[in-house]
Amino acid sequence: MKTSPTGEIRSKLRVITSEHCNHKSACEKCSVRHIAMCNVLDEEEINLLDDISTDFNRDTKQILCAEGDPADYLFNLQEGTVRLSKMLPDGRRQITGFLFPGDFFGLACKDVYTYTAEAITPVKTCRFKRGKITEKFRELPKLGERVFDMTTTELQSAHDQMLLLGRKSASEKLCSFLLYMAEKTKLLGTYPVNQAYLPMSRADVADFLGLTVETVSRQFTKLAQAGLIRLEGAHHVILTDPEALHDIAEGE
Amino acid sequence: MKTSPTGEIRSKLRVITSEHCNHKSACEKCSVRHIAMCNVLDEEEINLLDDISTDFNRDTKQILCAEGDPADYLFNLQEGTVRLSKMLPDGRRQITGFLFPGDFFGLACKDVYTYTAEAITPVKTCRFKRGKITEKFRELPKLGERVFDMTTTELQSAHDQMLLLGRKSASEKLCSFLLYMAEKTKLLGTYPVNQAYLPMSRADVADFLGLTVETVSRQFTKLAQAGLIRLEGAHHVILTDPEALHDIAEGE
DNA sequence: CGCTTATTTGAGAGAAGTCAAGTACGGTGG
DNA sequence: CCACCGTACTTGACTTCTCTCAAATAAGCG
Repeated sequence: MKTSPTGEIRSKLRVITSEHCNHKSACEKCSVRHIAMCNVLDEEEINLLDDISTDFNRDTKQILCAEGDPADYLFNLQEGTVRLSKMLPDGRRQITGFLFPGDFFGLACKDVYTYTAEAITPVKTCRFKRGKITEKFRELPKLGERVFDMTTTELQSAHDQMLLLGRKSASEKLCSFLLYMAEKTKLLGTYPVNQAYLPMSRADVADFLGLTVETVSRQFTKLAQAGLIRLEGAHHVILTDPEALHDIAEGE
Repeated sequence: MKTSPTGEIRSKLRVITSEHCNHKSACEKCSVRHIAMCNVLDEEEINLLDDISTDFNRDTKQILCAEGDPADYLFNLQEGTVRLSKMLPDGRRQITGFLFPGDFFGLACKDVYTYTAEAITPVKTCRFKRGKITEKFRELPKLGERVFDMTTTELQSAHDQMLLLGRKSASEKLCSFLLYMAEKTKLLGTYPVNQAYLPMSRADVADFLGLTVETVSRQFTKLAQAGLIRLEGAHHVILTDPEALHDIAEGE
């Protein structure tokens, strides 16, 4: 493992611990430029992981892994945004999640991937042979626990999404989504608070929320007209009244 | 740990491994009467777990844990059926899953439960103090791995449910549900194949599928009239044409 | 057996979908 | 640098699926 002139740990692996990065202000240690693992592992342990990982970078619209392919790799996303999706035979699509730097994917699979992962911006990932990384979980229980932790967190947010998909109206769905994306944008550290950067298309938003493109677009317009948001182009939203958005999101 | 006259392992813990119990015919070793852990642990290890677990049995409609309560326990369901649900402030409810013997719950939480677990039949569970069981995961890595495995499986089925909720029509949803329940019924071993025992109410089915009671009821009627199912009372369905149900469920 | 609760059925309303057209955006090449 | 093209996004008109409200029927329980 190399150490940069500034003493920064340089590693292919990127893990953002929730304790460390989910606080209000921008997190210096976890900023996009700091490609390193926070908290859980020491340098030597990260070194061990670097040995079994390889860089895997892709451009916008490229597929990282496809539903049905042999699930050989576990991925760690370092930079960019990825969408996970599932399809019905007739082409209807559900996006089950968007991934951001620090996220893992490729784990919740047996033999084959049960979803498709695509880059919606240029992405940098590192990937591990699944056999090798599960070995490491044994050697480095802290890593295994951390990944387990992230999996249960993901399961929780999947439950939230089920509530959204099954029971929320179109406007409630969009408000929930905007608040979610504002959180994610905050972690990037490159935008003022209460702003959301939306790298994905309206079609992606629709397929994430269980709506059509047209309905999503209409809801954007409605929120803007009501003065709750301001659209700076299609991919940048200013949340002018986050409290109101929150109330709508929770159906209050 | 006690051993019964027949030499059967008697333990409070019940774990059904997928390798063992997801096959076609009824599984002798995992039948409801065999309250024991298959495969993963030996007797001594199960003994260790029994020491830190306590029986926790409840009647129909009782709450096992409530959204927002301190998440002190991890539960293992031995007998009966449990529903997990989340609510919006105005009372809209989403059931995120039904649990059957062998399932764990109470894990995917940090400090407080993020869902409510209720008995929809009389249930027998054993529960563990979360602190103590996570300790055991360290002592018995096989157990930790097994629970991790179950969590990733649950995450996968949460993704399937997101596809259902976001993209399937009412009839596709109900067909998917009937096939799912037929699978679960098969594991009970007390019904012929292609039958589904539905312990939950129509309202529960509706809240699981993101529909209303009325729509669920109408879809049942429609499937019965089309000759794809036969209703033996509201809680027992015979799947007379499983292939057709499957085609509808997948939107083909 | 009568009461309560669950389920089914019907009629009408509404939220989101579909189809279609127009506008804005982004990249490419002249 | 600007014009052009293709794609993405928005807007409009209309349809439809599911929901809502209401009532009837069936099932479960003391």
